[in-house]
Amino acid sequence: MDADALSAWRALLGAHARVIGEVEAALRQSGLPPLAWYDVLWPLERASKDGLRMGALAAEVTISRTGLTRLVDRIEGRGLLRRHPAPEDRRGAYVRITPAGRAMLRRMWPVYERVLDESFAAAVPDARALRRELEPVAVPGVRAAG
Amino acid sequence: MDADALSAWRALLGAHARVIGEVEAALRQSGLPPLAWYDVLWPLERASKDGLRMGALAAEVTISRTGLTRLVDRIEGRGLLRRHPAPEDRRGAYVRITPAGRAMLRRMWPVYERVLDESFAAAVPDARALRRELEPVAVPGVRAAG
DNA sequence: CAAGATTGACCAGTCAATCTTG
DNA sequence: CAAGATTGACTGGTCAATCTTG
Repeated sequence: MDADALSAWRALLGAHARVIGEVEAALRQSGLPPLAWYDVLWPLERASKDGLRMGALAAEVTISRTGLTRLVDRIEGRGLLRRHPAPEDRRGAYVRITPAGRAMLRRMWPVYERVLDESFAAAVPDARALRRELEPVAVPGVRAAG
Repeated sequence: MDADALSAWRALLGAHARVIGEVEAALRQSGLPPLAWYDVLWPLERASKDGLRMGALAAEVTISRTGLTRLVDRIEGRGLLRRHPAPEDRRGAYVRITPAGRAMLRRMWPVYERVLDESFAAAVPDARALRRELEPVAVPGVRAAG
């Protein structure tokens, strides 16, 4: 473990904690749900009309399968998504975003975006370079060019 | 919000989730405590003989003051640190690492380091560049050069 | 018996209120 | 009355076990 890599890792931890903290605070101040709700609703918005199976949704969200069940329970309770029985496999269900869910996304995004602009984008010298550095870490199996 | 910055942010989220997930899994597989314990013990190891006040420790750890109280409770219960009443201010206490705590740090670090090497350092093309990109985000008040 | 998803028991964190001392 | 720290009530997450269907 060389010192540069360790310093970079510490910087990543610090950057993540700071930006996430500010995003959550901004959402709360605006009377909006936490970021996890956005993370669930956004893949549903981009999915086909049928929606997504719980398993597919879990793959998009950094949460356990169990945790996703509870999270979807809460979001469904607010009417922002609905479960629909899967016609071809009666073990599971599809999750679909509702019009109210789409409206919530449209309310959350400006708040999220504003924090990203001010706390993240404004502080990063070269976002394209940052992306090049981090994507190989985010995507398993990819290794840096030798 | 330009597309590059958003992509970089997504890459940061993905990299963080992946590496943290692997670190926690490796620690658990080795029968060791979670990373949060390391985050508490390490500043104590670097502190003076007196240790650190709860407030100073909270500033080092990304957790609320309340959460730190409970976390320190648990770690103290395992004998890895101890609270000592502050002689000059009887409202609070100093927290000091114990020899068992130092031993635990020495057991945790190789596991932590191995994951950082394999999942983070090996995938980052240029750690020094990554650090330069992220430090302004991690440290509030610093802005990118115009 | 394996896979999708949920439920139960439990662990860890937050906010608001409290206790103690400066 | 302000500040350091803790406690109580609650929210949100995980693991192990369960239920249902393929």
